[in-house]
Amino acid sequence: MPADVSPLFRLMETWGPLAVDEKRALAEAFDPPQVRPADSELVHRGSYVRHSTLLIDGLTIRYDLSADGERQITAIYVPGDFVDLHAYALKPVDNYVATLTDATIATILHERLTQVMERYPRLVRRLWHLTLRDAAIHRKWLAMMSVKAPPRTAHLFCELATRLSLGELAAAGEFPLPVTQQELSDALGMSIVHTNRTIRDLRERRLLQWDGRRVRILDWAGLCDLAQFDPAYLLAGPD
Amino acid sequence: MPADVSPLFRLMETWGPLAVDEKRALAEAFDPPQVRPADSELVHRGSYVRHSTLLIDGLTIRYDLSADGERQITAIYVPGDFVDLHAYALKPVDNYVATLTDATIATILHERLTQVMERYPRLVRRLWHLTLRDAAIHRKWLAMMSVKAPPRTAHLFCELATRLSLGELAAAGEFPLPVTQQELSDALGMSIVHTNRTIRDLRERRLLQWDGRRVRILDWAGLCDLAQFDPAYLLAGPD
DNA sequence: CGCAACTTTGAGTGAATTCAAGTATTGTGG
DNA sequence: CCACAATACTTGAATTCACTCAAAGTTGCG
Repeated sequence: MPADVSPLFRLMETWGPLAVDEKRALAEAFDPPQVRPADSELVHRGSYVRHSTLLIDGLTIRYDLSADGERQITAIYVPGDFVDLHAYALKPVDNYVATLTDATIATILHERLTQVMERYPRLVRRLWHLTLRDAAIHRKWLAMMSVKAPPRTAHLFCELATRLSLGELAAAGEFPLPVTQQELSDALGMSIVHTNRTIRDLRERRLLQWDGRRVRILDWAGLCDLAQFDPAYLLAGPD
Repeated sequence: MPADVSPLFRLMETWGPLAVDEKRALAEAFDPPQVRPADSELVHRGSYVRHSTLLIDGLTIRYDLSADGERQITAIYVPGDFVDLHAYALKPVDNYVATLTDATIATILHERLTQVMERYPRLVRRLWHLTLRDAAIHRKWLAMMSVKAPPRTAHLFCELATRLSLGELAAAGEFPLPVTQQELSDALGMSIVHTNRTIRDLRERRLLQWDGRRVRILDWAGLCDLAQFDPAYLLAGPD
């Protein structure tokens, strides 16, 4: 049984529809889906992987470890994201990938991906577009690193809400985020203490609630205003 | 006369040689090269551009402006870099692009790029690889944002030296960097005062010298050690 | 030569960190 | 189902890294 890669197609088709045979060929190139528990390492820094990973359900992260053991999360992936296309061009891989929650993934061998791309060259452009979007997200994170903690934190919630809503996983200003404050801190590049206080600040401003499992956005306009959030960087242009 | 796009090919061919006709077709798709003075805006945030820009000589940057007017530079481009391939997939463009120094650029219309890609599909993969590498650089910058000022600053010098040396613009531990401390500060996400003191610190440790025009690296091993620099993220894997 | 832009240094301030202690929650074995 | 351990969260207090403010040098250029 081929993996259910529909979350990927939903994202890829934001640039316009794909042909049926393109989608079938790509879907069939994936290995059967696997379920991984939270906190499983999927890719080790420095390893030579011969496959890439599609996230179907759950959350995964990419991170770097600094010399003193600090972890900086450089990306949070949501269902539909191709987690390490990077490995296709850059070997050995330059950082770690792990599940953040229980997750369903499907891997694809690079040689099979190459075959599909050679047969359906238009897919390459779409995969490239995914990478362009990932890069835009990285740039936005970079830009947010130099603003203060409340807008930085608010921005991450805005981004996740928007990205999850593309896969219809966020609705009515509510979405699952079953992660620890430590993990959120590593993504925001702040200490856990400061993250805790910043979350409290957002709660006291009645912008959102988060109990460690689900986020409830109480005031989307207010949150966007604080974060200076503009979703343009997440949206596709014409192909 | 077609533009001299050889710096681009030098970078693209780190993943293996390109065919002669692929290179010719791509080279001929560019508009004639233009010279732009330092501090010229090439792309305005929110605009809809119909071309991308190849940097042939000089330095350019990509940056975001925050609400309070602070500038965060999210990328520094060196000769051979394709500056805003992003615009190809994401419109309107999500941030600004400007020259940092006097620069020679060549633009390419997206429609012409599309034509070349359809005729030579293998080029798409190479362009994609460039974007994967750009994303890897962004991730490394992100990771460095959470380390202290001296290693962060040292890392930027290591990265630039390595990237410039691929184009043979850095040799014998020396390369041009005719930028202001304010510009460097915006890239590092630090205040100009702190950047100034950090540069002095690096000089006093006898790791490097920089007079605002050229960087002279005095102790490459020491600099890499301070920065915990590992060039793996800049290097191509097998295609 | 004199203005303008940039660099450098000092001093005070503040945002975020570390250290530390205590509370709440979750999971597990008896 | 409870007791207990382990993990996660919360808050206070002291510290520090980096920032802002301010002013003095320096350099480049018309």
